[in-house]
Amino acid sequence: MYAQQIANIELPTQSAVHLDGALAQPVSFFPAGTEIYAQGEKAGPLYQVEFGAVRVYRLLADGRRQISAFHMAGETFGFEADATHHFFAEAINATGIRVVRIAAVADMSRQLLPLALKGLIRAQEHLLVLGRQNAIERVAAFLVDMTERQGGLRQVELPMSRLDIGDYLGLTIETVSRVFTRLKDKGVIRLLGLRSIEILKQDVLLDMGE
Amino acid sequence: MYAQQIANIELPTQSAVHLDGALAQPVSFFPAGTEIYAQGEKAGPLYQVEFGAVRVYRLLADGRRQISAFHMAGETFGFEADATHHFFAEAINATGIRVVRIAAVADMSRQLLPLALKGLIRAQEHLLVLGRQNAIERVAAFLVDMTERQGGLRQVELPMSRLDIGDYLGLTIETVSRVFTRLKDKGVIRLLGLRSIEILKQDVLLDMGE
DNA sequence: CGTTCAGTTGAACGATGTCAAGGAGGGTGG
DNA sequence: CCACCCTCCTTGACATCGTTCAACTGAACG
Repeated sequence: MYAQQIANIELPTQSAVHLDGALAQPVSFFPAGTEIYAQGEKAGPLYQVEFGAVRVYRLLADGRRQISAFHMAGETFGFEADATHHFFAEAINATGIRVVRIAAVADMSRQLLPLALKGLIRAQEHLLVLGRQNAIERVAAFLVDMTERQGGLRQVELPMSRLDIGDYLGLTIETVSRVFTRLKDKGVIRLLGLRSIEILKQDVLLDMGE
Repeated sequence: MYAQQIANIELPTQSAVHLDGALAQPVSFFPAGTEIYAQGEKAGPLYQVEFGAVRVYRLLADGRRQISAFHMAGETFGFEADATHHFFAEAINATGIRVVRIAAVADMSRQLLPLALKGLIRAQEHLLVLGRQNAIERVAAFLVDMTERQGGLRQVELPMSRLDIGDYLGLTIETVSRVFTRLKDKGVIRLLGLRSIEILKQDVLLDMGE
């Protein structure tokens, strides 16, 4: 429904492996919308985003989708508590992924723990957004997060669609769109393109998102 | 506002320390409503629940509260990505906590990683509940979770108030109450006491909580 | 036996979802 | 290079669910 199954191509690469002790791996290329792993599949390796963006999500039986996290260049994902994936992961757009096959995760736990903890904190903070913030606060928090992850520039590039944003923030696509319009009308942001946003009033955005 | 600052009493104890390599610690007693740690405090030790129950939460400036997790006997909490607590932790009712002071967290990462990953999965699954489920589904998911954590018995003891449940599920206390009534009227549950529930139709509850 | 606090219930409101139509941008083929 | 198409996005009207505000109930405790 959301994923396309397309064989991915391995690219030669020269960039360094970040995890010591792991098997060095080339970068795999995933076209937009392709599946990286699926719920129920056997887990094991970790995944490092070289370029592009990834969405990690779960589905309810009736098709409702919750994106639990977006992963951008430099980030590592794919952690599981047992040997099975509990989520789906897909490339949002053309994405390069380094698959890190780890001989024994336990042996590398020293390096892995900080990454897992970062993911934990992120997820718990997102719980506050989903549980207690209204639509405009959610979008503001999202935009603040995206700007921070892009180095705090005034201009933000959103790699994902409105649908993805909605499924991440627990909103419908229509509500996301209306909030964008409201922020635009208030002069808080300016839409340079559909997926390119300029922050005009960072302070306002900051204390909207809490 | 939510926490009372009451000095806690150390209890002698004979039960085993679960984490090898950590300093053995006695069990501290926290009366109902007392703070275990606060947001902004220096983090470091981990906490193991011996008996009782704990809520971990964040607050918004205007007092809105999101409980990110409940911790029951046997569970470990207090993980942080950096040296600072990003959340508050309080005893829900009379609770025994073993404070595990770890010389170097990195040295114990082999044991810690599985615990952190379990917390991560739990948080991510809760995101689905908060982002995409309606009131009755949220309460159903909560009840299923509580029964599973109490060994799958038909009778569930809820250590927390309706307010806590609401703040965990992103609902108001009134909505939680109304959903309980609806489940009771449907014959899915029976209220033995305010905080004691009998599950009459586990199957119905299960596929409500999806 | 009264007081208090947690929980329940009701009525009205409001935010967000749903359904439907219209618009804009990007890609493709003529 | 233009026209068309398809997808994504926006906007509007209305429905719905959950919140808010308020009153009431009941259990626990002195």
